[in-house]
Amino acid sequence: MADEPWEPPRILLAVDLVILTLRDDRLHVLLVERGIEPYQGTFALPGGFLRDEHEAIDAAARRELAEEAGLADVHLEMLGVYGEPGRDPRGRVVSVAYLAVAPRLPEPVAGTDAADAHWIPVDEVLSGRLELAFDHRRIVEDGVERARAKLEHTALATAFCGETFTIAELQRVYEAVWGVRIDPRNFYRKVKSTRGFVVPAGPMRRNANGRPARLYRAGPVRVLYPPMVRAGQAEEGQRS
Amino acid sequence: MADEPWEPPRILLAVDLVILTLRDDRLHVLLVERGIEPYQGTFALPGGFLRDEHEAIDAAARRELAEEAGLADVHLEMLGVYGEPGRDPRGRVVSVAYLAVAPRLPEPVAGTDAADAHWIPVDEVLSGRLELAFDHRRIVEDGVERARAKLEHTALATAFCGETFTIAELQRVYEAVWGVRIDPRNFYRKVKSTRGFVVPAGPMRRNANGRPARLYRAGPVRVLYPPMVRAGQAEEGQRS
DNA sequence: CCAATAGTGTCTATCAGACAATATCCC
DNA sequence: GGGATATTGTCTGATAGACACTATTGG
Repeated sequence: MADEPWEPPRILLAVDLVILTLRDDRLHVLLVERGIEPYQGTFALPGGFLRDEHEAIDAAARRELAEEAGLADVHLEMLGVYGEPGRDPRGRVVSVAYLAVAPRLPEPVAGTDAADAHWIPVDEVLSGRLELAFDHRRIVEDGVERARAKLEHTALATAFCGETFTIAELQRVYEAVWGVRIDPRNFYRKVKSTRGFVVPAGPMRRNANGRPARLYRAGPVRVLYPPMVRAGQAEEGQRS
Repeated sequence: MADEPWEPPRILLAVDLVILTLRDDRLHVLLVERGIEPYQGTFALPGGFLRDEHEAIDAAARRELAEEAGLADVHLEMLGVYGEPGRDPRGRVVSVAYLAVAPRLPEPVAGTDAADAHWIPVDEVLSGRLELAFDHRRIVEDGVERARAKLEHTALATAFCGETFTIAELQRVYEAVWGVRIDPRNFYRKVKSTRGFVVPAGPMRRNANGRPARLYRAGPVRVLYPPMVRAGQAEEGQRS
């Protein structure tokens, strides 16, 4: 009510990255072992503060993605804001979390700034077997849940695959992220009947065993219609 | 590369609110006419800076909701972060946007701190007929889109209704937010077959004309299964 | 009775899920 | 051929959308 010259508080802004990929048909997240306090020696999400006053937030996210993971040109979207007072012992830090989805990578991130980066199965984090710094476990949970949800009605699954991929590879993405088994024949028909999801690309891919598979690349469509429904959420016992 | 004592930049953190409601079967958003520069006299979203270093971000959102709209106990969820350098001429301001959904209100927000608040049809904003301050038009677009999407697979629609409501009222929510017409008979069957969406409440509601309607209240379920699908996104001309 | 809104029943094209059958590779 | 994977086809139960019909009010 008074007219004192009030000044709004200034806070520190950070970005944190939930980078997901598939390795061995399991969903993994990129974590770095912290080299400094606080939480020294603990695993944490890659990230960092804004470089300066004029850096855009998503530019900072892309910069960290390159610096800490050596990645560029991957799917990147904002996940949310995590700014509880007390989440960082160094002071009031508000973190903007991003979700990144990368295709299978050649190797566990070598030769980058952060040689302490490791791909960790998300189960290790979600189950609580692996402790993370700050509120990063919560952020990983939110990121995985976002990925699961977006698989249903967007073409996000193609971001887990390389430039070209087979329908079976796409299916393994859904199976790994959702943690379910899918009938390959129905999946095949479903994907191909969702127009714009995938488009034919080039020749075949030979397998160790079995018939070669056609290759596809991501189609023009971002929103899937009809969506890829994740079954089994219905409570049992529907009766008339 | 040098080891200068680098200090991360400190920025100003604001919250902005996209408050939606239904009036006259049309979707409206709450806007305030700015009393000070910049953008004096222009409509803007209600919002403001963090009060102090220790205020949680969602607490700030609830505070602004009360101060500027006189609202409490409404649906509130984070929408996103808007922090482009240059979006605010006063300096580097990062804004956390929230989406709020309120039931039909008694009157156009009277007696509150911000008597300059008005309910504006979202069409006025989305069509560009009404100019908004900062990047607030973009934020409104994102908020409306979020609401449209969440109507499909969550019980968000009930947040537009009062404590109790009829199926027809719920239908008008879907029609107004999606901008479509829905067959009342199919809608009725759909809502009642989605278990946990609504539960019977109390007696009937008499209408000016016609048979009285049963009253319902929001059910325990937040995620709808099966979802309320928004039809017509399919490209026409499905051919085998 | 009439107008208007609430609620139920029915029909049909479509679709998801189960699963048989065929195709094409490597050995 | 045999093992393995890819792709197509078929069947069936559930469902969305169209729409006829009944129910219950006020006037």
